[in-house]
Amino acid sequence: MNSIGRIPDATVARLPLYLRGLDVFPVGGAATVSSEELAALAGVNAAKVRKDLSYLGTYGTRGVGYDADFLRFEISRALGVANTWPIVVCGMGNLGRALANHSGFAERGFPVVAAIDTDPDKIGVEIDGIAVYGPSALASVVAKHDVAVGIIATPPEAAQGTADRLVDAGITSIMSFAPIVLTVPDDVDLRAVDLATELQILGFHLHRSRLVGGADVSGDRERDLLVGEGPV
Amino acid sequence: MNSIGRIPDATVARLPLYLRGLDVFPVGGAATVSSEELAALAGVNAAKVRKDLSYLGTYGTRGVGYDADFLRFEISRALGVANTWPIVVCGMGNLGRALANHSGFAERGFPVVAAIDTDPDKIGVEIDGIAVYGPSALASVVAKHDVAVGIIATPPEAAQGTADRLVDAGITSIMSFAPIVLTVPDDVDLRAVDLATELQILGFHLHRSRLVGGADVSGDRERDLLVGEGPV
DNA sequence: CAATGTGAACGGGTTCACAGCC
DNA sequence: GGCTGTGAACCCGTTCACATTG
Repeated sequence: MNSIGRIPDATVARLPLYLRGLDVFPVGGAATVSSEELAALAGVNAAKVRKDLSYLGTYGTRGVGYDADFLRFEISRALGVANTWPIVVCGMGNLGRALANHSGFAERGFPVVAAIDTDPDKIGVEIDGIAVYGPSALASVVAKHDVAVGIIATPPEAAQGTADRLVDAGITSIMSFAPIVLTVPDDVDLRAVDLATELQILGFHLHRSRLVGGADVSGDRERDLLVGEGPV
Repeated sequence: MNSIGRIPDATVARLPLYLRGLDVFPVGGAATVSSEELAALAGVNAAKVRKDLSYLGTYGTRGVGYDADFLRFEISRALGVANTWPIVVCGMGNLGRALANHSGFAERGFPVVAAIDTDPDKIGVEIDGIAVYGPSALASVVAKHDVAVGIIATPPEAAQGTADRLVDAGITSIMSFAPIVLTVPDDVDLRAVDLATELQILGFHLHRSRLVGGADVSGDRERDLLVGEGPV
């Protein structure tokens, strides 16, 4: 019984997973789904599903479950996925090109409408159907295509400058893949994804589990460590 | 104090950020760094830095700070980055190719040693210097190169099958970019990154701020996440 | 004196368990 | 009977504040 309230960040982060899980039900199929089923589809547990959905409203039927179509509609509404948010990709290196072509973005309402790069050989041409502009064109590109989100896929050295330019152009949502800390104004929403960092977290567990066999994890049972040859 | 106990997951996830932040200090430079400085370099706050580092041991000097080199060494040791963990990339589409070429991986101790794809035109050739094999060769590739981590960058339909094959080949650390829930044995460490989901989280805030935006009451710039669009 | 190291307070998120309703 | 909706308990991580130490 909740029409207006605050949605916890942790819940917001899971809503897209629920929406994704609902993809298995055909639109208009009049299917019902229990919290247990949806939990499996989203990779969480049932209690979390019920709690999360309760923040949006009372959309289930006790003893039955949730109507898949209705739930999809309500989650979509909460997330605002009815809108499409045009993206500009900054930096057309390996990663930038892959992101610009990523079909999953457009499918979820985030079409890539333009790209930015500093390489004179790329500026003015189309790469995989995406027009590439120079940095100075950013503001006009944003205005022309009503860009809502900027993706930073530049080398680390160029990332802060790119962020600054995006902010100047009026962008308030940025997703960065650069492995450095970016500084942006408070009203700008910044999400940072560092792929190497993610791998290192995996590496921690890997490292720990390979030590098993020795007594404990007190730091002595290590193989020799190569100092000084460190990263970067 | 010093004896290493269990390190909280949240702390583990930040250790790579500290390591990354320490990159600004030249190796062997004998620099000292305060929790305040390191916090800025890693994008967190000072209390968190001190608490996190205290889980590793007492490596600082009161009134002075931390020795950058020593700290780098100790964090590296805790993370196990002295080792290198060879990677196999499964799925050489846009994203897979970008990941296979991502220089940041090798720099951080995760060299991509091979790739897997089902496309007969790709099997047997090298793409950007990475040898591409068919799925049936996975086990031998893993054994030959001592592969420790598998990256799944296949289409969603092929992701579960790929995960199964990686597990069969003895891989216990998997990073998946496929937008579905994968099922793996308990002893397998799985990290899922869904780029479209990340964007949708950004989209939520965008959507919220555009709804509330404009009708700005007093100077309070609070981010309230409101559900529903008000009365009717 | 300056900055670490750390108990203690705090707060958000997860889980429990059961009342409420179909 | 079955499943949702939700207060309450619980757990974990964050923040505070200060005693401690070079």
